[in-house]
Amino acid sequence: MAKQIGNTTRDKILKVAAYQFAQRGYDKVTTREIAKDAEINPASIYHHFPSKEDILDSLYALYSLERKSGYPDLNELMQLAETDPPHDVLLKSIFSYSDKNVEMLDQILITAARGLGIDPKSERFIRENIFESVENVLKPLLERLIELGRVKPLDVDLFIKVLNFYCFSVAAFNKSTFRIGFAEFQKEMALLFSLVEPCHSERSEEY
Amino acid sequence: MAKQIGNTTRDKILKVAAYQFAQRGYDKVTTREIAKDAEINPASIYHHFPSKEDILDSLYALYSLERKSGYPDLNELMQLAETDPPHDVLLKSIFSYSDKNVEMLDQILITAARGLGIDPKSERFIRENIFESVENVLKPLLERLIELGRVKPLDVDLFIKVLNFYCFSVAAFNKSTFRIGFAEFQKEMALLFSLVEPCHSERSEEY
DNA sequence: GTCTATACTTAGATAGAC
DNA sequence: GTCTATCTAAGTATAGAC
Repeated sequence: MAKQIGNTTRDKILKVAAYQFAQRGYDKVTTREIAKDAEINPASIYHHFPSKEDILDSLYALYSLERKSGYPDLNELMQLAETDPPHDVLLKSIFSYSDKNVEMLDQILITAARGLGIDPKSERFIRENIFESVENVLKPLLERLIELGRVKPLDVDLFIKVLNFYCFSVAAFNKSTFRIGFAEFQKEMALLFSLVEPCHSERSEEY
Repeated sequence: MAKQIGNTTRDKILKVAAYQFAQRGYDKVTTREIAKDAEINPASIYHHFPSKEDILDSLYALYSLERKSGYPDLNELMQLAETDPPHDVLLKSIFSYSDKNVEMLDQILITAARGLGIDPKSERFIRENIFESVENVLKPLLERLIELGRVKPLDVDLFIKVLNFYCFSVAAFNKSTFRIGFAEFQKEMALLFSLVEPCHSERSEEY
């Protein structure tokens, strides 16, 4: 389990900032407002962070750190790929946070999403934490399943890209009026995974 | 064909603003910068627009207007649904701009995407211009194809949602380092459309 | 480590001449 | 309809006492 966000002033600032940034956007949130919600003096922020931007940087760093705790174990999945129903293995490969900071991590992700095409840091953040982390697990897994003849061949890169784009939207819409719940997310993921067809000898579950 | 963006001062302001907003974000762009690129005095902006926010509103209005010219004709598609290969009809249903303002319309869309979860106007814009416009065409089309027994039954709403989420990402990433070209977009759309299975008697094309 | 006070800068917007 | 000049507000950040 990754480090929990504590009750130090620094952590309180991060917590409030994550919330505010997701709620109203990095640019619109002022250091004064962060200070107010964190119940400290505006000047005190600068004891803990050299600049407003550094708060965002720290949030990104925090996310990367915390998130690692939620990674599925690739070796374990590769083992399961040998024996378990392909769709079961695929569903297990979906990332989920493993700790209690889910809310905050979602907020950070949303903030990063808005930096697309503007801020290189946000873009790198999305690449590393969304795209690459899905690809790192799913690509070897799918390639192995195909190699084993357990699922029909398909364009793995293309499939992963579509999946990633879909997942990105789900994350980006998370605090908007388009928000979808976990049940719907699972149904939609199942629909996408149905693009991966088990070979005839495997057929058991149906989506 | 919708009205082209002309060379009036007002249009020049809109053009420059659309570019700047997409490039660096609405909040980061100043009225002074818009004025500079539009080669007018900063104060002159306020002769044409009551406020900076109104420039954005006008861009959204402009998009909605221009976009209508790119809508595929539903009646025509419904006719084709009776006879043409299902996948051909579906691909024809994909929206494309019909005029020369593509670049600018893309920029407006990107700007709106960043307002998700922040700005109700941007959110309404996305709903009306992306989600609803796809749904309005695709839903009756798919339902008809199923009714005709030309494609296998599927959860139309779920499918459209996935498609919409994917398309949104494509649009949102358009000016980022994750940008995908039209060829790849078509391949990925074809992959998604392969979720719509023609009935056996129909099989001809393969994805 | 937190505060008061404030410097410095930049932003959106307006008044009014031409 | 465009300009010069300027107002006013708000934002990031710092100096320095406690």
